[in-house]
Amino acid sequence: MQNKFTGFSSATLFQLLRDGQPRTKAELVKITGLARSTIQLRIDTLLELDLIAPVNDAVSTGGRPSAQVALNPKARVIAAVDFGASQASLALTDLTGEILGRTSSRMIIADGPETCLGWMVRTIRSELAALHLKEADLIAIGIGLPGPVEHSTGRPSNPPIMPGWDDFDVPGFVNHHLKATVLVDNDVNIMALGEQKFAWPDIENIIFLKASTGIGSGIISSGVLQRGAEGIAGDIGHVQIARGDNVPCRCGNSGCLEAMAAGPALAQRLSLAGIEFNGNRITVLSDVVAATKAGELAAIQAVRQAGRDIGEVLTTCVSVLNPSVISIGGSLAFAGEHLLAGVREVVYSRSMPLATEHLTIAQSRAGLDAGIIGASVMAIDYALSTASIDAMAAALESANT
Amino acid sequence: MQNKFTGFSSATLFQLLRDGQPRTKAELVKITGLARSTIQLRIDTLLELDLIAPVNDAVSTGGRPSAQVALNPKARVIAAVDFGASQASLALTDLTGEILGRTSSRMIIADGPETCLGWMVRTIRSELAALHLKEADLIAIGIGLPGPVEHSTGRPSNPPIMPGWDDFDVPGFVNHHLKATVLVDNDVNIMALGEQKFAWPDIENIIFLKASTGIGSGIISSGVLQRGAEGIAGDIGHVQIARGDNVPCRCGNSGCLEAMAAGPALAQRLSLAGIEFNGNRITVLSDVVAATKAGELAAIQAVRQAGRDIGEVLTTCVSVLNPSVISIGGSLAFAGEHLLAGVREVVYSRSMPLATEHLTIAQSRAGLDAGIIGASVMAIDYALSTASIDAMAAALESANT
DNA sequence: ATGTCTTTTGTTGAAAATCAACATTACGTT
DNA sequence: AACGTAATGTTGATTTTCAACAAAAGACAT
Repeated sequence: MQNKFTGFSSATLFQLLRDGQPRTKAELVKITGLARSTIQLRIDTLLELDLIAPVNDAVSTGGRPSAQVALNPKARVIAAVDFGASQASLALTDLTGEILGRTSSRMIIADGPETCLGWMVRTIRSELAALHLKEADLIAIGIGLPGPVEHSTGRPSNPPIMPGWDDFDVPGFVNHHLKATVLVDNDVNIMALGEQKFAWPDIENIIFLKASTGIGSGIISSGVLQRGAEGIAGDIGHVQIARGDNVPCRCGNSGCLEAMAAGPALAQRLSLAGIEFNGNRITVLSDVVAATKAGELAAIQAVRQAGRDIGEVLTTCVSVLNPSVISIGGSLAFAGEHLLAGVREVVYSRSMPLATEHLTIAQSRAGLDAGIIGASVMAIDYALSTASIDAMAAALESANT
Repeated sequence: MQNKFTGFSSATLFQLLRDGQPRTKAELVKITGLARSTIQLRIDTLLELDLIAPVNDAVSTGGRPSAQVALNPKARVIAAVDFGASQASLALTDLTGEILGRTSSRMIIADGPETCLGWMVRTIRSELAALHLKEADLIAIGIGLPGPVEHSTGRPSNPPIMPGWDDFDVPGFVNHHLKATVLVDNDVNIMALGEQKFAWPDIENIIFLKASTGIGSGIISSGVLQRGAEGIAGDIGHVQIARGDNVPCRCGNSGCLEAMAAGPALAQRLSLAGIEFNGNRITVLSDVVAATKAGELAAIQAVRQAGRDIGEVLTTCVSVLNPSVISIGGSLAFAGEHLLAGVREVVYSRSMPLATEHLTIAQSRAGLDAGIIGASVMAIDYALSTASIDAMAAALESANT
């Protein structure tokens, strides 16, 4: 039986290899302080679990070249799913987050959990089959949903746009069909995770803002995704802004950021002003984006003003959280650099110099894949955690007896 | 030599006893899963370090009553120091944070670090002597300073009101005289720690706001004090508020919260309006507080409005961080409940219901001691950390050889 | 007071985990 | 092909941890 209690189980050693970098045994000995023979034992376990694999030998430093081991990204498969209001994306990834296969589908979240999750289960199965993978290889499923989620239980809590989902036991339902661990979170939180992992791996304090039909943010502070007491941290769409005054919002209040700067508000304002694009009136967000990209002045001005409005709220966030990066995604962010320009204009002029000196404000680099990548990150994070790997090692142990 | 690598060192066991609760060996066996003999070995080490002590036996459950051990609060001494702009408080505490002795002194922070820290060292020495304690018993010193501090190095960074302190190596200077570990942080951060520990021990998401000469906040999210990228998280005094418009602030911007709602602003406004109290004009914060407590209407209105202004910023914080508690301290908070009333009025009416449903907004319960308590908490937290105790155990080990 | 029951405690040998030393192998260099 | 260097495989020693047993200490009933 392998050491039950020493903090230094195979799982602990594995954490050193999670970055994917190949390491020689000598290196591991130096890092851990354990004897080489002990390291060998741990490595044997991890090799048997297929979690690590030998890679080509390192170059000789004068004598016999040392063998190297590294994370085996193909050891298990992860499913990453990003549900939007009317669209869903699904990908299978390896343990580095590399996408092995993907699908998107029109999917109305309001059709309810059985419908949406049923599609998800079927699609995961067919994607696995297409890649000639077994269901047993699937170790975890990360799911992003467009509403507040109690992450610890995987249940949505009072989601405004997801009728039928309130308090639905998502992991319970999914595990009825697939036995992988299920992790659920709000879609913006997941995008924040994805953006951080993909574009800013060494940054510990980052605000990710999504501006499209709604406006929301995901906050990573001290390297940890912040969910708050009720799991609704980062929900800045209904912060009131100065310019808002009497504009009513669907939340019942007035002057909310979302009522001023989100897609529908922009479309309505341009439409009321009689602005047209290609001879059609501007009615939905995609029209605004198209018009802006095409250089339509009124649309550009509207998007830039939305940037300023968002910047007003972000300025407070900068003072409160002191991040080093603000990353902005969502379709509005990709209608040229106009939204970003508005945000920068306000944040840099209104914040304290100490807070902005090292602050980067940038377009999301993960782009539309942020959600999928983040769902994958969240799932991988669990799958490769000490707890999960300890469990695998224990199972292997008892199987060997 | 005691196990070098097992996560389960004496230090790990000790973490279970940190709450001060007495535990029987049988309980520790059950919690840890280790054998009783192993537990005994760990306990022996901790007893030798004097960190735990036997307490009176538990009541019998039918057989021989079991002996119990518990944290020995008197094993070491902690120094906790809270520097304000013109005043400093110092306390010696035991390992539960109980205050053993305390002093306050008029102390101008602008006199520079040598002067202030020199006083601190002398005072710690005399307080130790008064309690008949040895300098070797002092294990850690927690210091709060009225400005931004890079916590990891203990150096102030660009503090506006602490000339001569910028980038000064506080731990280095102190260690020249006392060899205890020195931990430094911003005073509001420390008050947040103190308030959390003292009044809300089980709450993981809390915002502490201090309103007096300046306005600042300390943020504890996911149970961790958030310092941000540059150590200036929570610095909300210079967030602009809607009502601010053209009121200039000492920071160079205009409309800052501090320029509208902090002590000097209130005093000046009342003074300009010709308000008097006891025949004297209102010139400083303490006059405002006194007038408010005495029921002077104009002062009450001003304080309540300050509460609304602060509430405006806190509303955004609530959406961003989703805390379960907002605790408000600083002398303005104790001029009756008027400041609090203003804050509540705005936060509860403007925030989303989901965020305020379980939100408590309360006066600081640690009161003026929050800083001292927090400095003590920070120092204890280090002193009783696994790393620190492992080091003590290792030292004991080599001494025994 | 005495004896029995229950539970904790002290002790000791066994088992497991880890280390340290030695011989062996593989590669680069001359 | 011989030599030096560094990694690897193997084995016995050492340390750490466990598990079992006997002894001790109180509670309770007689």
